[in-house]
Amino acid sequence: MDTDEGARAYSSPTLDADTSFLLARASAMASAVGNRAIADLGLKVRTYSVLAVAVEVAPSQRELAERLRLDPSQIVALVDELETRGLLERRQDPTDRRARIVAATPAGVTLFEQARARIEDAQRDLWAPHSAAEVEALRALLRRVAYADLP
Amino acid sequence: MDTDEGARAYSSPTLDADTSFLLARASAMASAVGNRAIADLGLKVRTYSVLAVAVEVAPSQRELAERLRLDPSQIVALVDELETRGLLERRQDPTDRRARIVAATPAGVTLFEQARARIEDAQRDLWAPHSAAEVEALRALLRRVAYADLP
DNA sequence: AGAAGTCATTGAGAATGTCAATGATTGACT
DNA sequence: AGTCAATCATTGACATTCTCAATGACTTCT
Repeated sequence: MDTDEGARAYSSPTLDADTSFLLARASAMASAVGNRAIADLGLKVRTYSVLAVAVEVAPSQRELAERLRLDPSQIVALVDELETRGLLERRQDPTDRRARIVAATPAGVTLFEQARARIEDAQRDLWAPHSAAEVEALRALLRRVAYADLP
Repeated sequence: MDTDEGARAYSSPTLDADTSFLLARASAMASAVGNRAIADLGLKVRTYSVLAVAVEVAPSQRELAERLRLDPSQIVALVDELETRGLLERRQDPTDRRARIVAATPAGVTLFEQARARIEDAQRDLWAPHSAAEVEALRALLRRVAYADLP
């Protein structure tokens, strides 16, 4: 209702044309949306991602760190938390007694499915102004950059 | 040359199809590239963005915080640093003695132009596998989400 | 003139990223 | 067999970033 309402969040001409700046903002926005979507399940996108890999891959902590690009020391804390809540468990690796396999419990699988549904709903809303084809094209681009091998 | 070389950084089926997860990763990647591109100028993408707005807009600190979506308290520290280096200065707002206008010095403008050129070069390399039209379409999508008005 | 709001600033606390060091264990080499 | 280097999970420290509350100076509303 005021004079300058739409100009609220605009940055600057150069930044508004800067792909990585827009990427950072859109990413922060999407994270916030995701976090809100699963907050009442006691999850954040960070813990959700750990749960997802535990359910779908059940790798060692070291491999989990690689897949999520987190430091192994962060994995310790994240797995501690989810293990305390009975969502996943550390199993012995039968072939290597140093390694711990991170696997989801039945409760973890159930919660993951719920969280996934909510995240997908929330994202559908966020990307609603765009066609499914557009969003899939976006994902393809992001995948290349996300998995790019930089020197 | 090994058995599983390409699978190194892959996350999990669900996460690999999750737009916000891919967004977060691509954003981290692009930031790292940007930071490296301007590291020898003594800048990071964070300080670069402050410099950009100072050069192109020269707003008050409060407005700077809004444009960059940072807390005003962070702006204080960032402007302190760049002001100490002689790249910008705090001017009195002629219409409001509480406010400080953040404007770039000539040295700040020069450094910004250099940084901008490097960032653009680096990004061109990062997005090289994709056509200019594809990348512009990506930017349009990101802009909508970045500036989306969430409840 | 007085009340309420805004601006820059300081300071605190949580979350996150990065790195080094350790004990247990494994794999490679001899 | 036995030694040595590498790997794994863990702990701990430190820097960066985010978020929030409180303050003094100033402005705006009434």
